[in-house]
Amino acid sequence: MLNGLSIGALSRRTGCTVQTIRYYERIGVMPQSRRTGGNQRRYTAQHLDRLHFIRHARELGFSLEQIRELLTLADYPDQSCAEIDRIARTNLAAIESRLRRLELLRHELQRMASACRGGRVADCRVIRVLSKHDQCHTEHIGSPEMFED
Amino acid sequence: MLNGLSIGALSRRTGCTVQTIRYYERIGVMPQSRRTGGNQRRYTAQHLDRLHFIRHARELGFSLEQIRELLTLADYPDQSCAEIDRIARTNLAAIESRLRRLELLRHELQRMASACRGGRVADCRVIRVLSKHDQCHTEHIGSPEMFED
DNA sequence: GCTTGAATCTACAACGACTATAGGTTTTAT
DNA sequence: ATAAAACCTATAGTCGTTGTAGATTCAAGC
Repeated sequence: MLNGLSIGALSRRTGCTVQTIRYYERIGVMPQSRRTGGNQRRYTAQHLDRLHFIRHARELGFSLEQIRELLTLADYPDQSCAEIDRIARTNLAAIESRLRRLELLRHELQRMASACRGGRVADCRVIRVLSKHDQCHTEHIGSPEMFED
Repeated sequence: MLNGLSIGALSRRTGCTVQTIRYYERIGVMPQSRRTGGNQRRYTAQHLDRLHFIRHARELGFSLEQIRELLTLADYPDQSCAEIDRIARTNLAAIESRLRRLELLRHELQRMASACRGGRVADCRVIRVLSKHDQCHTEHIGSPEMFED
C-alpha cells in the first residue's frame, strides 16, 4: 500500500510465515523496516524483492549462511561473480551427493518393502534387514547427517 | 569383554559417537546398561545388536520416533507385520518425494551454474535467477521444509 | 467516537538429532 | 604411584524454523 506492506501482507505475497520473516530480520538476512507509531513493521518493494530472493534460494537448497554471502556479493555489481559461482557449485555438489545417497536408500527400502507382505513380525523382512546389515544389498556406509540437510 | 563393553568400545564397534549413545539412552531408544562401581556403563551383546539396528534404520532414513515404533513392534514376533510394512512404505514415499524434488533442484542449479562463467556480478546468472523466479525453468514450488529432513 | 476482532508486538521455549563444552571422576597402563 | 586416557553429568549450542503467552495496535462497522 501507500505507506508500506504489513508483515502479514508480505507473508501472503511470499508464502513465508510471519514468524519466519521476523526470524530473518533478527538474524540479519532481512533488513529492518520502518515502523508505524504503534511499532508495527511496514515494508517496501525492496523488502519484497529481498524476501523473494531469500525464499527462492532456500527452495534451491542454499543455507541461510550462503544466502547471506550471496546477498553481500550481489551488492557489488562490478566485481567478478566467481565467488557466487563457487557457492552455487558447492550447493550443486551437495545436492548431487544427497541425490546419489537417496537413490541407494530408495533401492534398499524398495527391496525391503516389496519382500514384506503381511507375514508375521518374526519373519518380517524389514526387521531382518534392519537387524543385520549383511542382509542388505546396498553399501550405504555413511552417517545419517550426510543424508540430512 | 567379560564384564561388558565400555561405551567407547560400543562406539568403535558401531560407528556411533559416545555422546550419541548417551543421547539414545536418555531419550529411551537404547535401554540402560549396568554400571561399574565407578558408575561407568557396561554393555552386553544385546545392546550392541540394538545399536546396530538403530544406526542402520537411521541410515535408511527412519526417524528416531519411527525406530521407537519399529522396536516396539519387533518385540511381538507373532503379530502381523502390516504396521512395520506401513512404516517402511511411508519412509519410501518420503524418500521418493525428496528425490524428485532434488532432481528438479539439481537441474535448475546446473542451468544456473553453467550459465555463469566469470562475468561480472551485475550480469550473474545465479543472482538473476534467484532474484526473479520467472527466469527459472523449473517449477519447484514447495516450501524448504519439504526438502529437508 | 466506540467497540470488536483481527493482526501485530516481544520474549521465550520447543522441535529433531545430534554436537560440543566444562569440570569432575574412574580406569588402565606403566 | 602416577599419569594419561576414558569416562561421568549437566548444560548450551547448532539449523531453520514453529509455537506459545500475554500485551498492544490497527481497521472496519455502527
